Amino acid sequence: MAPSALPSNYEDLRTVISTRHDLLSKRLRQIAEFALANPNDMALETVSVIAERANVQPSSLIRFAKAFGYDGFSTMQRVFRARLTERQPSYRERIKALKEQSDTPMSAITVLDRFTEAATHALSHLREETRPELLEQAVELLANAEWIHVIGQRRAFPVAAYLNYTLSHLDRKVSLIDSVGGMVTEQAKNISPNDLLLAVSFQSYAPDTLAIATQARQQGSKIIAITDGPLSPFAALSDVCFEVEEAQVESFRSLSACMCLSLSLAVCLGYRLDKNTNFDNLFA
Amino acid sequence: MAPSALPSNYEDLRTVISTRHDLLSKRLRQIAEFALANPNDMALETVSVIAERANVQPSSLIRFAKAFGYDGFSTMQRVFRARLTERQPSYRERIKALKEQSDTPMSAITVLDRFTEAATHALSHLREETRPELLEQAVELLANAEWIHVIGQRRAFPVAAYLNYTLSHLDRKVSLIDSVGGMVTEQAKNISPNDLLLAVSFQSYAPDTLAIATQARQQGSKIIAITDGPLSPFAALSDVCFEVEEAQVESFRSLSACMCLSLSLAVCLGYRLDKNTNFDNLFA
DNA sequence: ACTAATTTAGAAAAATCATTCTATTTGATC
DNA sequence: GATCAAATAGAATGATTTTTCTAAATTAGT
Repeated sequence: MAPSALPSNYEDLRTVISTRHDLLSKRLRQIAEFALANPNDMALETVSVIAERANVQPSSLIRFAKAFGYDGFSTMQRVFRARLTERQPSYRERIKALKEQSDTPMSAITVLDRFTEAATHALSHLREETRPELLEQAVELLANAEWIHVIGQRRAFPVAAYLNYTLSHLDRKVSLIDSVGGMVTEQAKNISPNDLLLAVSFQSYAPDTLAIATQARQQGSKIIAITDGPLSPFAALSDVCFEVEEAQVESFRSLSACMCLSLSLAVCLGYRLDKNTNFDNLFA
Repeated sequence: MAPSALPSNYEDLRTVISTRHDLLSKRLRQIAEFALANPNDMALETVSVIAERANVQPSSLIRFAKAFGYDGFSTMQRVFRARLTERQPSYRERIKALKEQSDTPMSAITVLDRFTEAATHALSHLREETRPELLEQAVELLANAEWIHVIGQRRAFPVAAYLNYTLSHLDRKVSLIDSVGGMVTEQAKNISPNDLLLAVSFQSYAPDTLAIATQARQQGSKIIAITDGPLSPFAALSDVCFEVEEAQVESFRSLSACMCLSLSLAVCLGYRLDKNTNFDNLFA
């Protein structure tokens, strides 16, 4: 009765359920239909809740699971649960794995291997986790700002410089607060309430950047932040906050994902400002 | 103590947790960090499993939930569970949906999708095409140089700035030729025959960078170039030349691969200089 | 350095939940 | 329509899980 190999991922389970659907008894067929139609319920609800929603007895659900070879409902439920998490293949764990194989001596090419791999993960994480609305809100703020001020210090500076570069190719007024000559405070004075501050900052959050953002917030300027997590002080300070989990091997963090996000932002803004723009000559 | 309205969706909960993070007691803060980093675990595992993974007592999790106004852990867990079902369709589904409505020119998220995809290709290209000897030669030159001068202009500047940042964390003498105050020529005069020039340049090769590289070559300084192809004038000028095929969508070129290479170079150099170095405090 | 207040750990209790079991129903076969 | 096998319902059970509670530990204030 039980199938040879019991399905351990959702796709397989789906197939098996569909295939055997016609051969099932009335009540089990009813459950099969419910399961395929409501995989979320199957994953998250308790036996009695699912039973109620599917109009069956709780015990039928156990019979259902056993009919497919599982030793109980909970075992089958794992498959439904895995479906909910497997679409983002646990970025954190893969990075952790990278860290753990660090006892092997590092040849030059190994280092490059590790970093390209880590960066690839960071990129796919960026792609999966960035909410479209966030991007659109950011683009809207960028489009409406009278003047855009970009700041980023230390490790964040290359990102800020890049944003400054790309944005200045669109017809927005942009200035980079680069603190040349120790003029941070003076440069920050130029930020007016109708302006936008584009702040890039990572742990351990440069005090200047934080101070300027705080000041900008107080006087009512808009703020877009590119930072490294929900616990960043910029998460609370900003109107739109991009949390970029950057590639990391041991204690070295890359900037690949940030650069990618920055370029994307600029290009989106380009489209937003003029949908017919021919960009061929920009970013030359 | 309890907040007025208790968050009923994940985004709100996240915000509340971030905001109150600093005010929480040690153990609760620990849980807050775990929760934000592992929302999947929070959604699907039992109290005791989560407690184990987060290295806290089960009862602490209940205290945590109550601290945020919920009447028990299960109530809070619902919020984490809801996140899994309200999730946006996965990346693949998103793209499929977008391709079908091909009249929509470029939505924000499509742009990001394209660029992350392109950057991923660029990274794997970088890994596959970079010859190990090239990296090792570069590291050797970097290790032996008396002084390292980094130059990059316009689009290449962020890469140069990043190299300057990472290299200056190792005990090498580095300076960035940033042409502040139009002092390019003056800054370039500091390059002596025992020094190394690390030049970053892409089409259409900034004249200043090219001029300085030429001059450096003539006086016998070593040159490492990061550039964009065999046809680059830097290919012939340099001792070691990295040809990075950068991610490109339409006419927009990213810098993800360059940033990755730069970091790798710096880390390799770190290992080369001192194989026992503890890097934990570098690149903070 | 001492006291009071808060926080935490861990075991014990309460609640919930999955599963089993048996009486009953359904449906097929002769 | 009688008989048997299979399927089902629903209560009872047993296991797991959440929550409570108290003693110990930590922290802050005087």
